[in-house]
Amino acid sequence: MARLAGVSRATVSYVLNNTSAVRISEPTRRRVHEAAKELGYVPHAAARSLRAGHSRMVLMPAPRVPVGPLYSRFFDELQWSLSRLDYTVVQYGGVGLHGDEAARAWAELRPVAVIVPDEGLGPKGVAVLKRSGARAVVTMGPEHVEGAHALVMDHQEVGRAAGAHLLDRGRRRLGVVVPEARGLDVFSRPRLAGVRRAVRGTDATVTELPLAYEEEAAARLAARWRSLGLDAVFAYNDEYAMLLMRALQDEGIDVPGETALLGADDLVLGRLLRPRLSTVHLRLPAGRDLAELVDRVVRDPTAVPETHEVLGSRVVHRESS
Amino acid sequence: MARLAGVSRATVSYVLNNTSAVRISEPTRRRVHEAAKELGYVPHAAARSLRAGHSRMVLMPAPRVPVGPLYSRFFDELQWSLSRLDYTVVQYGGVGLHGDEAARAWAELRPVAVIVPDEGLGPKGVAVLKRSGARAVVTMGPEHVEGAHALVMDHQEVGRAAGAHLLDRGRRRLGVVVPEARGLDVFSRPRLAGVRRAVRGTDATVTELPLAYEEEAAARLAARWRSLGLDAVFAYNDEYAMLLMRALQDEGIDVPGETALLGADDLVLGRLLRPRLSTVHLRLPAGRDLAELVDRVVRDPTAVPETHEVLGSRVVHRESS
DNA sequence: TTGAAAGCGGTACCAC
DNA sequence: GTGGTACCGCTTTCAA
Repeated sequence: MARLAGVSRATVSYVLNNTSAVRISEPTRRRVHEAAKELGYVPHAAARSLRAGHSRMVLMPAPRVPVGPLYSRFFDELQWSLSRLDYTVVQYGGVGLHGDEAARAWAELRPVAVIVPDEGLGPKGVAVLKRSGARAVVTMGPEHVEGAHALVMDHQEVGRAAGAHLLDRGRRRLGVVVPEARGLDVFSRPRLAGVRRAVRGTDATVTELPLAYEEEAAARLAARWRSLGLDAVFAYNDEYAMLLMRALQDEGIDVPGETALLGADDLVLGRLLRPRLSTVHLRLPAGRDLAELVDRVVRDPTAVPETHEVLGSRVVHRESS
Repeated sequence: MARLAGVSRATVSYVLNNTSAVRISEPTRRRVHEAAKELGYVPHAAARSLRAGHSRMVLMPAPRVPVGPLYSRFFDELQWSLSRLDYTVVQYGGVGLHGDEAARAWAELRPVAVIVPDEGLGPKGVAVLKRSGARAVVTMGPEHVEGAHALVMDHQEVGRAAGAHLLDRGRRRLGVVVPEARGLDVFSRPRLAGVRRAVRGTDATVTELPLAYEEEAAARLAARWRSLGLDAVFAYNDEYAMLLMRALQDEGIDVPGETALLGADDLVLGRLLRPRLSTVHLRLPAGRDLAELVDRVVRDPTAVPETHEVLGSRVVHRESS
């Protein structure tokens, strides 16, 4: 590259980075740019960050959980906001790595910040990342992790809101759907626990209903529905709610007359069902705000880790409950 | 690190990589491992790949399109398979970058392979990537790109299958829903074109129906439905089909009696609708196969680029058509 | 205005 | 067995 333009490597660097501390003559700039174009020259990011001692890479382990449209939108916004702040967002496919082993793998890339969407990063993992140069570590999970900034997303609150709503509606024998799909228990367990908490101190009961996301599984559940003696069910989310509503209706069970039904996520499809689906609307944090938090912490890593409760839950009452 | 263990950098490298060409004494190995643990030492991936001249990184620009469960499963499998082959999968959030500019940004990372899910990579982009050291470039899009291996996913075929099915069912005045959500036209345009192709040479007509994914938009469309004089509609996918089915039914329009309705993607929700939704089932390639293609090409980059048609379309006839 | 050279953190060859 | 050292590609003083 330098040879082709007939200049030194240094000059190339100056020209391509528009280094303001150094003035390069127009003819030279042109020669460099032409040579770069001709060779299809692209700088080597690794070499650059090696020399610089830092990068602008924000690393985000890809969530191991199938994510819905809600999360996708949040993530898109986050990514876009970080790009605007001149960070490079990279999702790392750490399939098969767990705990501190995963943290080490991430640390090898020397990201300036790490955003961990799942649970599974411990205090030791945080320490490894920080020692390796990560200036910001942000977790998005059920609880705070020592040393990291945390966006606490307490899905128990979702269950609590659901339970409270059903009690309000006069229901006392509550079922709670727990998806059998592995990976979803990160969410389903806390939601179930939340319903349990909501009924504490009342005469209401909570029945756990394992359910696979398949028509037949739902039909089997519906077939034994009356024997369960439930008058309400929180169906984990809108999709499971739709699955169950169909099965119940096929079985001749009136919703909400005989059984109230409540979903979560407030998807469009809930409004298309008949009866219209009551649901727990979740409010995720704005991707923009997270991006700004990351940026702030990167600039001042000494800031004491903040913990924010970010999962807003609000029941949207329609016709199914 | 070397200092703490009281050995040279070289020795550290030998120990941590279990270099077989060199034998290190047990006591030394222990000292190195202890020092590493104590410091939380993690090797610097950039330095390593800089020295090695290559990496095992497979780069995948994050798709700009909201992806459904179908694609998510495919991608998970791909990622898992590549991990097993000892590649590191990284999704690059290239929001805001286009065409060759994006290709340059990817090339900076010096990935050993690049898998491009969207359209938008041109022959020049491919060349840039290859010159920068990418041994495999695979595109997944509507058409083959010069110089790259291609998994051609021709969504026209989806539309063609849909159109043919509706014609088979005796329909002649076909509507085709075209989502207004920007980004989706990558898929919706070819699907529409496919329907057009299917009716070519017949007396059937095709009417384009722009539609936003909102209840009100669907209601407005349904309100003027009879004036459109359509006897069938291909609703882009199952979710739009559900949206439209509800609106039509609310308007008192019988499905399939008055209007046949066809979705795509074969989601679970289609089976839950009444009437059960006919749909175009898409068969994506196995993530495993793509992983093996990538690996094969990485090992022998001289292989002449292969082009595979990978999008299988099959109409699943249920009750709505 | 430009070039020479050091050094980022590893790896691998060659001496000792 | 272990250490010295050159080198990967780039940035950044410092001199010329």
